[in-house]
Amino acid sequence: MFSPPDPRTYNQIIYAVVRQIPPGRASSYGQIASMIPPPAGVEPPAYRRLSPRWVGTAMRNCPDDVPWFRVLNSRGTISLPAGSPAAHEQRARLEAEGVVFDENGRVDWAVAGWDGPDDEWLRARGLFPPRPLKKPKRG
DNA sequence: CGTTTGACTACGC
DNA sequence: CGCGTAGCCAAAC
Repeated sequence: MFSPPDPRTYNQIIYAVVRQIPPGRASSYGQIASMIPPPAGVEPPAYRRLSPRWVGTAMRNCPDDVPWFRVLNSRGTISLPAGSPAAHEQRARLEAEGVVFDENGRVDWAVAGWDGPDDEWLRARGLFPPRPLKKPKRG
């Protein structure tokens, strides 16, 4: 009847979306999740999207060609453990693309945020337009 | 196979 | 802004 949820398939969708983030831009776990419908077989409220946690889990060990470092948390900061080599790498790779972090280690979504893929790209894959990134106060 | 863990978020105070 | 709480759900243990 229902197909069981297939995490592998869903990870591929997540990776496909993340691969669309252009250099010099960044997205958030929640924004990525907001484009992806729930797995088939799950009885969801129509409004619910993929859990942002799933996106984070998918980033943990992703293929080399996925620009995982362009995904930040909803506040625009790095979610990897502060001071860890991985967190340092993420910041370095973003800065190498011209992304600027403020004194609080936060990127300005208005500058480096991403609007999501083209509508046609989304429509072709049955995905939703992304929820806008939360705008931090005073910049 | 039950329990705990996390690269999450929204919301309340 | 900072801290706590409640949902979240695949993975790891």
